[in-house]
Formats: sequence, C-alpha cells, structure tokens
Amino acid sequence: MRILTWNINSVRLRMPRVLDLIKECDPDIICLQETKTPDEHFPVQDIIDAGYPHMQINGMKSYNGVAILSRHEFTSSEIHHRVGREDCRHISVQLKTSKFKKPVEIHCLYVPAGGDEPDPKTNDKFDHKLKFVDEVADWFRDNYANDDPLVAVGDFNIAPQEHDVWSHKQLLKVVSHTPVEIERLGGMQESLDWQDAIRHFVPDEDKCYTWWSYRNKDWKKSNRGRRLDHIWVTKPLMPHLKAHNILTTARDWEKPSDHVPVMVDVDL
DNA sequence: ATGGTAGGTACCCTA
Repeated sequence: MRILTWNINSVRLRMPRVLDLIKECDPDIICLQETKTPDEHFPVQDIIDAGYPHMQINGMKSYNGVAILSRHEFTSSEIHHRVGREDCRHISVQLKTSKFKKPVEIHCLYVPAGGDEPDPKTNDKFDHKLKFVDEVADWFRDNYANDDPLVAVGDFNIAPQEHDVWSHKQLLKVVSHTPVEIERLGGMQESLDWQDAIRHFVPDEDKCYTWWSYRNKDWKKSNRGRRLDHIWVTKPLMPHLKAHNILTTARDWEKPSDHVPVMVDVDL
C-alpha cells in the first residue's frame, strides 16, 4: 500500500496536479493539507472519477483544511478538534488489512505554522503551535498503545534534525527549526514511540527537504529547503516498510505548491 | 537587516 502526503496549498487551484500525481505515483491513499476549501466546494466527483471513492474531508473557507482520499474502504473515520478550535487540522481513518488483526489507523495532520516570532509570550500563533503539538502528543498517549498499528502523516511545520534544513545554524531562531518546538515534536514522537519512516530510508547525515519557499528566485539553485512534511509509523509497522519517495520534481510543476509529495510503501 | 512570493478573499490575512 502506497501512502502519500502532500500540502497542496489550495485543492481547487491544484486539482489538475492531483491527477498528474495519481498518474505518476499511483498511490493507494492520498493525505492532503491546506486544501483551503469548505467541504461543499471540495472536488469530490473528480476524486471519485480518478479512482478514490472513499474520502474523509474537513475543510473551511480560506485557511487550513485536511483530506484523506482512498482506493480502500474505511471501517471508520473521525474529525478531531484541537486546542479548542474547529480549524480543520486533524482527521483520521481506519482500514482493515491482512497483516494486522486491529485496523490500521491513518492520521492526517496540519500543524499550525506558528508565525514569525518564536516566543509564545508575544506570538499567539507560536503559542498555538506548541499547544497543538502538546495536545496531540497527550491524546496519542491517552488513547493508544505503542503496539497499535498507526500511521501519522502531514505537514508538521517542524524540521527536527540538523540535516532537515539547509543551514542548522542560520535557522536556529527561525520558526520551524527552533529548539523549543523541536523539543515539543520530540514529545509527540515519544508519545507512542513513533518511528520516522523517511529517516528510516534516508541517513541522518544526508540533507533531506520537502519544502522550498516561494520567495526564492531559483529554489533548485539556492536549495534552501526544509523537511516539514513527515510520515511516522508505530513500531509494529516497521518490518512492513518497503520504500519511500520524495517527489522533488513536483516543485518544478506549473503552478507548484511550495511543498512536494512524500510517500512510503507499506506491505499491509 | 531586509524583503522577497503565493493563495484566498475582499482590500488584508496566513504561510
């Protein structure tokens, strides 16, 4: 089963790119973030026609929005409200598989970006980001066990490792790579002993990015990227991980998102 | 130290 995550930055604008992505990558499950579209305007029929009749979507006007599109039927699906808001940042689905007795649960997350100033006292957006990560960590810890088969994907808006950014030193005070948020993400990772599926395939000492700012003239030449998009799995899934792919070429598509699709193959 | 671009919406917000 190929599971793909992509911060699409407007599903209505970029629906043709989803069809390209399906042709090129043939994913079983597509998790999207920043759809920026209320559910009634989501291109449901286009997705069904493309071969993904099962979907869980939770969007709103202008901001945020998450979606899970699937070839395989869900046994259940949920919308999760976080930090006392209904801002469309977390959904999950369950699927039956042949490898596990329990259904495999897939979480699609869009962690708040956190604004510019990395101080929760003066910046409400950064405070919200930290609270969001803490709440999700506590919630995973309270509701699951480490040996449950779970997948968590999405735009976490945090690049935790030194080589998840183009310059560790220059980004230490830049939101997405500050020690305080990296520590919080570490807490979330510890909640269920989550395994970083991409770093399972890519050595820690290798640079690895999934996002390049729109503000760079030539993203490829300057290559000032960050790894903000993640795929985590719980330990029981690790023996079944087969491959990964980061579709860097998508950053050169016509009207690209600033994020590129990230995927893993799991034998389920 | 600064400003650079993109998307959605409504003349400004978020990333």
